[in-house]
Amino acid sequence: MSKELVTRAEDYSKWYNELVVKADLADHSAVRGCMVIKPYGYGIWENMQKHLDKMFKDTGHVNAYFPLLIPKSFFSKEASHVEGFAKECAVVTHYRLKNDEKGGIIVDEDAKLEEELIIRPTSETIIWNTYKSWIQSYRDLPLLVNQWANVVRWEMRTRLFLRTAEFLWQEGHTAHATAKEAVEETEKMLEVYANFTEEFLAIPVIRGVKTANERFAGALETYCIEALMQDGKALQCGTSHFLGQNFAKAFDVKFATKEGPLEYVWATSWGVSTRLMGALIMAHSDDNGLVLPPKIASTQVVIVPIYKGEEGLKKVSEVALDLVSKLKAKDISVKYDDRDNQRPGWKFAKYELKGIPVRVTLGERDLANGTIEVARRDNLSKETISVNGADNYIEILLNDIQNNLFNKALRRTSESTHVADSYDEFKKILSEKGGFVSAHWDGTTETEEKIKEETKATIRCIPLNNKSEEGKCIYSGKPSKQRVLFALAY
RNA sequence: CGGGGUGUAGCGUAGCCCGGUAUCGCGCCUGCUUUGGGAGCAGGAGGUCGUCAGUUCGAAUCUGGCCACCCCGACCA
Repeated sequence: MSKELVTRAEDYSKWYNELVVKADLADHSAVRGCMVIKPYGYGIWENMQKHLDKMFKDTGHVNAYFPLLIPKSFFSKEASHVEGFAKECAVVTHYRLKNDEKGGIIVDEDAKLEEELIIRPTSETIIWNTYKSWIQSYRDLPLLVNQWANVVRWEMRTRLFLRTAEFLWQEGHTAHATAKEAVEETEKMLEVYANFTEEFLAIPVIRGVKTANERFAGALETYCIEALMQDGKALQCGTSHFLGQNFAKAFDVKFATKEGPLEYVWATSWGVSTRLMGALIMAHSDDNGLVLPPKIASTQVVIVPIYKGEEGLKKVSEVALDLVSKLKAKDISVKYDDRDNQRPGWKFAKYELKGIPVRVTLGERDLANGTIEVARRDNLSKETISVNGADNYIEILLNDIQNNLFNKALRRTSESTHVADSYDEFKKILSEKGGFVSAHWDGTTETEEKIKEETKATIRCIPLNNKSEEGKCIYSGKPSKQRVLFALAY
């Protein structure tokens, strides 16, 4: 039925690329690696922001905004941080252009900056430089700040939403009096992310910690949530870092304790980005197009009228608009599409492509029977129900769709999680099935790197609350106390 | 950033090898008929052929630089 898309089975990657563009979520821009997020896609991002922002506020955080441009010297203050980001920083070197002889525009060499500026790839340095002046005593702590911003990382290979040179995100940066409290914050925010992703995006996630090798540049511990996409590849959906005193020391941020002496503060940072859009798309959508969970869809219900002539439309609209106002009263977002330049069949296909969770069809035949037709996007089923009480029915249906999508994704994830006890078995699972592979690992970076070289699989995380289990590393045969999750990843 | 591919109207394409200002479909505009799964007929508009330079009397076509996108690697949320 899909006239628009290649199927997932034919070419998963192409399916994703086409879907993003054809469902009107985003476009490539004129600038390499950068995207234009279109209104339909941005509406979904706004919903994500709205819910996350509330969750941040509910856990005591406040929003602020720090500058896009960061003095280059700030970067060199935390050694591993520079090392991690140096290779992908865009640098501002001049502050003025001028006309050349040919009528073109060139950089004015006389306007060279004394100190070059970096376009933020993340804001730890500028924020910790600022926190130095905000924090003097234990009474200033904890400091719980979040910012919604754009960042730039000069990526070699980009894909819409999954990896773009510029992306939107939020970054939380907190300061605490004790290591214990900072670790608790790190874990709390990971849980916020996990709850958000599961409840609103209907994507089940594995909560875990990263290996030393995969850790954020400058962190002592990186926590993450990992989700499995339909093609069996893993996608990191959010990270939360315990930064220890690394940034406090680099930027000399100390506080007077209750007892008097000065101590360095403890830090965390945590973020999710527009990459979540990629996760959302890949987790639920099918060969007909996007499938959106009702809780995150910008339009939850669309009503398509079917009629003959102007008089017909008027009669149908009367009933349709009544339903619209009833749904709105229940805080359900609904669109009545009475455009007469497109026919119903065209609209059906379009809204399927765009993933609207529920479609209501209302024709003159229904008027006579007092019914409407309700179609759900998640399983493409349709039924005819009485127009009386339709608003209640739809409210329940939206909930049902939300749950169904989560359960479907949960089932897929658990069915795609396999246990391997030997390297041969490990490789076989990766090449034949994909998904998460739970296996013993000796804990060394060398082994992790070797496995990555040979299979392209990386350790996605060491799951939290992992049960300890004696075993042998699938690669080196050395003793191991727990299994970790491997996967091919985005 | 290395290897391979692509770029012609809003979208998808023919033409390119063998130089002579561009084909078809969808979409768009107007009108009429239609409307329960991507409507039909009639008429119409829309292109400096990615971009810049070169070769030539003449370039979508040949040559080179650049830009963007896709695939495969190295790097990464």
